[in-house]
Amino acid sequence: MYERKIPVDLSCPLRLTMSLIDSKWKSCILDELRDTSMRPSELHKVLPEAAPRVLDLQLKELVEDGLVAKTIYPELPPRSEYSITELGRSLLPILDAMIEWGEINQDLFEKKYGPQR
Amino acid sequence: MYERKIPVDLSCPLRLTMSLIDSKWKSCILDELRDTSMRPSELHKVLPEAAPRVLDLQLKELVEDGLVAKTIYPELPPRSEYSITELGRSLLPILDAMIEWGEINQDLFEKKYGPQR
DNA sequence: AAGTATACCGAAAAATTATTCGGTATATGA
DNA sequence: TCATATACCGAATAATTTTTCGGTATACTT
Repeated sequence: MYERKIPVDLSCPLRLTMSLIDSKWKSCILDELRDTSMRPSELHKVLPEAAPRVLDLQLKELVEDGLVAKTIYPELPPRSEYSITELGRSLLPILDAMIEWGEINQDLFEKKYGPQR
Repeated sequence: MYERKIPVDLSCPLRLTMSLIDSKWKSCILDELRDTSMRPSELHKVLPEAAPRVLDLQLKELVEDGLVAKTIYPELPPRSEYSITELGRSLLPILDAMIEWGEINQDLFEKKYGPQR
């Protein structure tokens, strides 16, 4: 049985929030789910750089933490859909702020670390 | 010579922002430097869980990324101070939002993952 | 002279995270 | 029947991050 290795960090509010979203793909998953629920295969299509297994594991933790909800449709072939919860949605303003900051400063970091350097 | 293994993630604005702050201590360091510049030894005092070497490495990357500035005073014993830059300061609203979210939802996650469980 | 404190760094080890690979099960369509 | 597609999982590996340990150098205090 799967067991989370490292629990959510309860030591301070900042670390709590960070620990929920700071893995490589979680913030992207939440961002993709903001408008529509998705099946794992769809999520893989919009995040092709992430291996399906990675999405599996991170979705599982997002569900465990209550940021994402999973709905299983008893069809065949099996279908399941993942959607953002109200709790997850309450994180979106933070992601929005990060997206905005990234857009504003993208040029700066491309000049600094981009391919031409 | 030290070399950063993984560069800042330029693939999208969200990942760019995340990649600058998503290590275990960077967001805490920025938060501590919001009001006052600090010497490494002071930073270790306010973040005692972080080993000094860790602060070294993360400060180095924060400086490299332009979020923190280092000032060396040519005194003896040597003194250096780290302070937040304007660019780093522009991230503070994001950290504030994370802190606020963490405060609001702390109880929820303590009930879920806390020691009594 | 010895101990203390400062800042910093290299290397190795430990811990954690990400990825790959192969496998389960089910039903559809060719 | 065979290939395809779905979702999911275990295990091993790879990659990355964090931590520990020991060492450099300097000058002050005892």
